[in-house]
Amino acid sequence: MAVSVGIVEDHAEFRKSLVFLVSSIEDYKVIWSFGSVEEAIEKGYTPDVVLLDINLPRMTGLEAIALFKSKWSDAKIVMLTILEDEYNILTAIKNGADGYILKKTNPQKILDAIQQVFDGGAALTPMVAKQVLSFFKDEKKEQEQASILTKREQEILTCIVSGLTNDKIAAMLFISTQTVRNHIKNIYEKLHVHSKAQVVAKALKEKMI
Amino acid sequence: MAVSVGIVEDHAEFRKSLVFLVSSIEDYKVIWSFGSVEEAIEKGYTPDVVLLDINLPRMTGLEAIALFKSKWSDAKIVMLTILEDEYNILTAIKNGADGYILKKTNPQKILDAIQQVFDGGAALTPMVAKQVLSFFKDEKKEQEQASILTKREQEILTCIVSGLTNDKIAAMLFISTQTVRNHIKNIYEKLHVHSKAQVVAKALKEKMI
DNA sequence: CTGAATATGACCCCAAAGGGCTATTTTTTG
DNA sequence: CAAAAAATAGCCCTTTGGGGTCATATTCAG
Repeated sequence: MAVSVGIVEDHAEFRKSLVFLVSSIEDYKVIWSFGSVEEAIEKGYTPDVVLLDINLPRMTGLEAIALFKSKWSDAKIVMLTILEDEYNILTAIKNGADGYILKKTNPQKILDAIQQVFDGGAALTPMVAKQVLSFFKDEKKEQEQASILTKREQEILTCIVSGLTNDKIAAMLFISTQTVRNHIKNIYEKLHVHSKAQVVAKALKEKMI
Repeated sequence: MAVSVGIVEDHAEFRKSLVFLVSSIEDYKVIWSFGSVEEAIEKGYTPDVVLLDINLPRMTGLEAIALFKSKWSDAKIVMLTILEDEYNILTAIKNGADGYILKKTNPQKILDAIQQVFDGGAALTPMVAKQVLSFFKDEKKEQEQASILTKREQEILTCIVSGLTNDKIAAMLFISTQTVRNHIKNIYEKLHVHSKAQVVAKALKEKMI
């Protein structure tokens, strides 16, 4: 059974090339190709894989990802674009894209990407993968520098996130409840928050603990 | 000028195969290969790319990444391992690996990876890329747990996580503070918690919002 | 060595949160 | 339609938390 492919690309020339490229392989079958998201949603039927441009008239490819995913929940989405900036890459990934390939990539790699996402993997061209990974590394750096809190404050922060009351924290650390409260006040000031709920949200979202 | 490659792999058989594979290409040159991190650090000299196993005697490949990077700051590190769990993948990336390839990958892909990282990109096999991307998407675990809560309760949960007081929540939802308190009590009962700090921790850890 | 940062502890005040009730209206669902 | 679930709102009382100010011992870095 051939892999069915849908294509959304507004440049007619390039769209034709894509259709030709993908159709040239026996295992793949282009079941539709359109110049806009709206047409694809309206007229396209369930594909295994969608090749999706980002710069499109009216609705962008980024917005279309969720739409396609909700309409065809099993379809894999491969972004195929010239855009290789952090915003577009990360947004596509967060929205659920399974692959992100640059148009300048060698055509064989586009076919590889189709196969890879169809097999349940993800497909990223090396330069895109690089960006994704460096985003990770930056996250780690921020984590490390986030130690504005003193050792004691971090201990108490951990207790707060565990849901302990001040009395329990005091008992656990063998200090008075007053001292716990003072540390908490200092933590609040440093993190610019005003309640335990806020401090827990901040600590977990910014992976401070 | 050929790309110089260093290899750290403790299985002698597989190490030999790797040396043979990489050396078979004119553009690549294996300048050293060792069975442990310690040997590589001591005897190896600056390579362009290091192929690095994770399961190694004494020091693991994960720990070695930082070491190699500090010794040879321009060297690219490609993990080559059978481990494809989240911990190993993410740790390798956070520690600065430029590639993560599974041993079961087709040999040509290993050579591709060397070229890709040498060219300044990153190399991930599709299944690894998949894991990295799903980490990004913050793929909420089971939705069932969240659906214990009613729509209203989820709205209020979101407000709590945002750090709002009951009064603010009431004002925002155009209901009385008492009603907010009642909803919160119900949320606490359903989630088996007893404070806002606990509910925030639970909601964020279990990705309920 | 000395001053700054940290850790400890206390006081007051009152706002906020939490637990236990009951009760009505609306919405959902079998 | 009738029962169940959800949303609304009120009451009581107690505990906890948040903000301000002050004070002392210890630790750490210039």
